[in-house]
Amino acid sequence: MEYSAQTIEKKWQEYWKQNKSFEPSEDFTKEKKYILSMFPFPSGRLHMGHVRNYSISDAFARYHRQQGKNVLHPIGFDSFGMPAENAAIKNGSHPKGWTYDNIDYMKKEFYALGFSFSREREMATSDELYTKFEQSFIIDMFEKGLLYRKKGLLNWCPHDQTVLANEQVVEGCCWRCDTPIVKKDMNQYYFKITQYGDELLNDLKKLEGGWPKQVLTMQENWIGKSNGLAFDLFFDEESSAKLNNTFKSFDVFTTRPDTIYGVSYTALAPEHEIVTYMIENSLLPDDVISQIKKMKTTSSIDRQKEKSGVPLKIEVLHPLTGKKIPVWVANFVLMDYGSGAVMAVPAHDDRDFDFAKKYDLPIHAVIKPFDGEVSLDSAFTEVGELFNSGEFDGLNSKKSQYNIIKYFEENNIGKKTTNYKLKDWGVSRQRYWGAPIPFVHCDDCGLVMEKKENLPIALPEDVEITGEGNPLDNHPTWKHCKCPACGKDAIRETDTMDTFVESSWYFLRFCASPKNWEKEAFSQEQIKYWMGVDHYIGGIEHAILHLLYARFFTKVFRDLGYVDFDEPFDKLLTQGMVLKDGAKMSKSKGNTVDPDAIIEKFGADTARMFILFAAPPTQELEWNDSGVEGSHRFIKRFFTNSGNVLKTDKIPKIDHASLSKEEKFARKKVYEALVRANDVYNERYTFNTMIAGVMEAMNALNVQNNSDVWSEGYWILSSIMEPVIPHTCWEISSKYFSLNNLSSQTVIDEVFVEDSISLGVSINGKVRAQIEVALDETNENIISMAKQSVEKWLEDKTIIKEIVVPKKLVNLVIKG
RNA sequence: GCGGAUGUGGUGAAAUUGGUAUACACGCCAGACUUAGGAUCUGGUGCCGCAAGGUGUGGAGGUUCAAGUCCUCUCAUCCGCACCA
Repeated sequence: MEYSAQTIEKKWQEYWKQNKSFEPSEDFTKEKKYILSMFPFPSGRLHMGHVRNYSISDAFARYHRQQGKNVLHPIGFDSFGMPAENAAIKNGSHPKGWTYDNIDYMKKEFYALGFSFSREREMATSDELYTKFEQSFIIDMFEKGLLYRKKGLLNWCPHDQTVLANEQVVEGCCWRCDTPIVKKDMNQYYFKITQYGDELLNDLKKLEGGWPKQVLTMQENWIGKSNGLAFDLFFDEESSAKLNNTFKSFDVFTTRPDTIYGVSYTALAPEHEIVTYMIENSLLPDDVISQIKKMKTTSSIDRQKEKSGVPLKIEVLHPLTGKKIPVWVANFVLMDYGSGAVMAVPAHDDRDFDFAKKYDLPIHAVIKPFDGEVSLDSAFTEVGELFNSGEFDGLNSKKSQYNIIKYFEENNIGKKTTNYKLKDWGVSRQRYWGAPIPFVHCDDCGLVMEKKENLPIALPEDVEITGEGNPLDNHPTWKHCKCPACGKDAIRETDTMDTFVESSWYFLRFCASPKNWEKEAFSQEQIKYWMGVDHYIGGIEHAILHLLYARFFTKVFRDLGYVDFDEPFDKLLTQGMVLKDGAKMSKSKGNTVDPDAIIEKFGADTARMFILFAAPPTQELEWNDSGVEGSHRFIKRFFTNSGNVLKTDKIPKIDHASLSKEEKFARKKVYEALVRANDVYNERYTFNTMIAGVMEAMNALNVQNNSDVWSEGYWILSSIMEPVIPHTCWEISSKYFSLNNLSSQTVIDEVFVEDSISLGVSINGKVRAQIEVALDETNENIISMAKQSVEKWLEDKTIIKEIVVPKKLVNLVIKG
């Protein structure tokens, strides 16, 4: 009974393929489970993070299939994106060829790991069929006003030569290549995600319990809702005249209306329209202009290093006191938050304080601690009592916010306002390997949508990818077309879509029956049946980007009438990273472990088992070579020991009372493992403890030799372990149980009934002895037995309290 | 700075409601088999101690008959966001 992973694994992989074992049924009366892992980018080879991701989802999928559920466990590839183009530039390959070659290779790796994906539903988002429906949705969204084009200040990555969404800027750098981004004024398409800001925020409540808290918080912070007061600051006559009466006022937003009387200057973003006007009309000295220009071109990280500013030598009037307040330009004021202008209260804001100190601006305190005086050594940012604040003097600063907003509203000089950090999602990219945006620029008609019957607008294959400029724009003929509205010569849009658009609806596409793939994206009936995703598994790195966009698309699709629910993913499991030597596996660190090598040396089952056993799925996983060998050893033992099993078609009936102590114990351990397995697959997801339970049961089986107990044990254990080490379990099951045991198992209660119980006896909480008592022993007897067992501890002491915790322990409290 | 986590043997980690801390595995030690072992099997293994015993879940307090678990304070590490007005 030699265990040969290679032979067994090949055999069953072929069997599953031939028998189409993992295709979901189209019988929509059955109970369903939709198990989904975040689909991979076809980078070329699987890494251990992938193996972990799909080992988890495969365990869920196989378990629920055993339970008789109709399981959808699909796989696809998020196949558009920059790396394909970068590879093209580097190797002279074509992005398409590179991508599809990689997909073929990675599929082989997936099936060599025994993952139970639906093969019929495999797809890639760069497939023209996928592009076709995506473009159709884009047109729907444009018609609904949810997609628009405008000129704006954008995040530009000088290395990748493309625009990035705010979500793709990480610490001021490109999320892919780490190049500091710069702001650039360009035309760009936007999704109106801000229209859904409130709903995206409020619906996070619906996800509580199903999603990790951390992800919910990250999304909440990203949306960044804050309530406050917005009002206009009016220029005095002199300043207004200086601005040629072009501007009378500008708008500011504050979350601290209670500090209104402390305003001592105001600051505009360098990109603010008033600043731009003053520069363009030479209303500022040259050195001031050059300082502002410098601020504008500084990357956002450098801009954070030190506060700087210049005075514009104009003034506004305080809305309540009418006093004159100087207007500055400051580098810390962001054009894309609020209105790009702030009122500054140095006495009660750290940032305003620093700036005021640096430029020697006045500091007016208006809030003091309840029990003392305010000091001007630093900003006082806590709640306190208002003073120097006119009719609001004496109020609690926190509570006064309501009164002050009310005053502004009643006097029509400002209003309560909500602001969001969330910005509209900029989706156009100046790159080749993406879905073309289906619009046409016509001299007469302007921006025109393509007709749906002309979709897909496919990419031309004969392109030169040089890394300079946009290949679609450089292509000699592709962009020339006829206007869909008037028929005249027109120019096709050469921007392509952000790849996050594809991943925002792929989970819906998987619901579609492949036989209808040509004619529809998905049907209402299919969506209704399969959605929402019961278990969604992926990395935490998508906490904001993909998971926010997918939620947004779901809500848009609902409003377009395609789906009838609000949230796509019922339960989200964010797996931890795979580490080696304490660091994330990466090529640059040279600490990667190649899945193919592990499969070749130990087999797929060993790789899967180690990954699920070494740590709970949400935690980081430290790769450990001897740990892998340990898992391999277990599988070998599990396989070899199956020689003790008798062939049977159904689970043996066993007379429990007639068994020896060891046999009873083995049965108990087996059924304990079953109870734990059900709990793990349904509630806890801690596969490591489930596997430990199976190991304990194996150890217990090993010290007895009743073949019925062996058979029953294996009937159950190979069923529990099938989601983890499927090849080995199918081999054992087909050999002894005709594959009948790979199904839901029933827990028998009698194996848990014990003749006697072992209780710990503790004195003042410290365990001193063990006693065996009958199941129905009276407390009185238990206490007297307990006292006997710890006699020597009781000499010269008085027992002041006796506690019996049923089935656990006895605690004697003594004194003296 | 704000937010979220995590601290348990030499290592990865268990302990579902406060109730016998360290399950399971790795490693290590000893033994068996063996020409050999980086194979397999058996036994041992928190720390101090010959032992009796003491001590032990980052640290300091507290509640309780009983605390890894609850409360207060504190330290460390990791992750996310960050001049957001």
